[in-house]
Amino acid sequence: LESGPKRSAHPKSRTRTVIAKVPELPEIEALRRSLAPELVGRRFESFWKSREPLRQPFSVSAWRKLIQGRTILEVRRRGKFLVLDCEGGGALLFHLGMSGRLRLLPQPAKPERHVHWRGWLEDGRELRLRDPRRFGLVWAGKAENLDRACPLGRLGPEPLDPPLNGQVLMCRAQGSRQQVKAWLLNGANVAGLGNIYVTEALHLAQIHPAKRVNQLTGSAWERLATAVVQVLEEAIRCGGTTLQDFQDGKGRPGSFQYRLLAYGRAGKPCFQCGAPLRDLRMGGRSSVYCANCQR
DNA sequence: AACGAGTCCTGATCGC
DNA sequence: TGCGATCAGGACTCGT
Repeated sequence: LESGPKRSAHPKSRTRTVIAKVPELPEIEALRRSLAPELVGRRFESFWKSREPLRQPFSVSAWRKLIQGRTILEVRRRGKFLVLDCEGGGALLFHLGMSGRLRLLPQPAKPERHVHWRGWLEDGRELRLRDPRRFGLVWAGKAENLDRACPLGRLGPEPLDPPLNGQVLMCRAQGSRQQVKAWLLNGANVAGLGNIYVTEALHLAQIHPAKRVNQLTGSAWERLATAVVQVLEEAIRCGGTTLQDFQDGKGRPGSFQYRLLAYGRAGKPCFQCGAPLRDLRMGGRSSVYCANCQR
């Protein structure tokens, strides 16, 4: 396994470390685990929002009616969404987009740039959403309306609960001729997969990212399902390191970036066969793969 | 109707 | 050293 800074192909260019910055399913799961014991049983007392819009408007009346003063019963995750279910049927939903960070801060908390939403618990602690790119969202409403009001309703099955199997994937891909990379990135097919994990899973499963889903065999689907589960579970274990940060407030990174086999390694040797990994541009996204191992 | 392209956004990094 | 161009990508909308 590789660790530490990575040197790019050009000898004179500066070294740089590849760090997975985008919050993905494992990071949201780690976040959920760290927040649940702190939030369950508590109530929000007040909130603040910035004037700059996020991906979806935040309803102040829904907040007052359904969230404010209501006991938080559960903190759950659906794909990359985090849901706080409140007593009385209200739900507070977060999505971190690409650059979102959600942290529970002690009082008083220091000001920062790009903070778009803050909610204060009765004890004064602050749940803070910081999101420079504003691809994220915070939404308040009835839990029963989540599916209609939010993209959550269009999500495919959770990859880990229960663990994906090849049969399920193959059935869901019926009638599609999409490239497997694009198909996996669509949350309507499988919830919560981003570019990093799709790249990794395809590499582990030894499947070419441009392969059409209607051309995948049953055993390829099985390998793919197993690989998705494996890479997510390993990342959750690594994300457990990040979990500590939310509690002690020190910004240590997770460790999964050191376990990447393909993502961010274009031009470097495949760990399996030694051939240089290639970078294929698909729909503006990079897809690193091994031309030798992934067919 | 499925699929691919374009869109939003800012910070980090790149090349000149 | 400074500055503009490019890249990153989740999930939407839109056109074909």
